[in-house]
Amino acid sequence: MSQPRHALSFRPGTPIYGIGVPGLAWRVERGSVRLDGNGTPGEARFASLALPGDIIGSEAMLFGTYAFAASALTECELSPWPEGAASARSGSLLRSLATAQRRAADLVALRGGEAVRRVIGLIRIMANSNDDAAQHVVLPTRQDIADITALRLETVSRIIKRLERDGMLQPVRIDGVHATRSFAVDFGRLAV
Amino acid sequence: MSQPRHALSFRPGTPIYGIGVPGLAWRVERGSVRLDGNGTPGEARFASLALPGDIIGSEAMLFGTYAFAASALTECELSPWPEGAASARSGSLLRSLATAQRRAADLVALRGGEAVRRVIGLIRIMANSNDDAAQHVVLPTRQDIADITALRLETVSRIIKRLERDGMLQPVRIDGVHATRSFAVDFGRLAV
DNA sequence: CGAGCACTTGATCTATGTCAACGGTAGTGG
DNA sequence: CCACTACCGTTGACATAGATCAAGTGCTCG
Repeated sequence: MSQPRHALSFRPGTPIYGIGVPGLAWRVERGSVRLDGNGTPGEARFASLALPGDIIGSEAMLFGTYAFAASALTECELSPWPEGAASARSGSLLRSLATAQRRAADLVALRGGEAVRRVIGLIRIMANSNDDAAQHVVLPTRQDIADITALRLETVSRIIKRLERDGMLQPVRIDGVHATRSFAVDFGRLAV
Repeated sequence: MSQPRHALSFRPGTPIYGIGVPGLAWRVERGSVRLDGNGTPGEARFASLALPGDIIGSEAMLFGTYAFAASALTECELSPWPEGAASARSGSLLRSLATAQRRAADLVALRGGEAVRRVIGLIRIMANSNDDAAQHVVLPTRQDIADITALRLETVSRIIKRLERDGMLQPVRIDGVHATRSFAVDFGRLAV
């Protein structure tokens, strides 16, 4: 209906846009977004991860429609991009290109090597994307982590439980109940 | 055909540029290029793959120096980018951004799922990058394929030998000797 | 209250990693 | 020309990280 001149919020798991539909490009302001290409029968196949500062859906500026589907991994907030006509200039695009390439390289690293390293790598990336000096992460579901790291959800579950026991992750308590996706992180406790 | 002005050629395995050094951005005209970030002690860690049409080193336009090292996977040819001042405008950059994202999604797919599928996926990508109607590929070394697909070179070797036996790959003969990296490809022979 | 998620945990299987040996080819220097 | 070395690729035997199958818990939502 009304053009979203301001930021939009999405709850974890919510679809943001689908493949092939027309729309705008967005800038991720808070939270994390998952992009999916179409797999075998139309099944969603993980394609990329977007964190605060990343631009998503820019292909729609070129082709008119989205080439990937987007959904919220964690609670997140998006604002239309570019903000003003002026910022569509080379500088801004060049910067987006550079961060996209860096993000892609990080993603590649998350899908090779020992399983524990991959999960820790993802936690590190998501924690860093947070400005907080006090390290704190909100992770996606175990299944989403599994899709990102090319592992199985059972494996991810076991690994995260182990990191909790080792003290690297401390589940946030809400009314005495352990959250399953919110953690205080202590990267010092790595070399166990 | 005349060569594009000032295009450079590189032999397989040759370094193109290193991390942290100043330089230009390039467009891959022919062949394939591997990009590496710095791993643990300065070891090269595979970060990305560039094929004809891709732009590499654009981050140097922004920061002055390369963020990744580049080396030739196969015989390849690069030309400085952008060619003219005019083409540095939004259209060209937007296009680069879109292809970079698509390439990144492909790469992610190459690092998950069954080993055979990954290798076939890479072969398909490299064969498509070739304009030839007659399907023909020149692959990188087994080790490079292993780095790209996050497998081990022994595994890659076994898989490729199997694809040869299944008839999907037919090694090119030169003076009666089988080449180890040049193949005629028959994707029809997949469902074996 | 029941259904459906999201997560955990155990037992077992297997695709792929690891280790090791060997052959071919290209390059290099005498 | 012939060693000699350095890669690159192949192949076998064996080990294991992670997948797979299965069962059960507790939350949330309607």
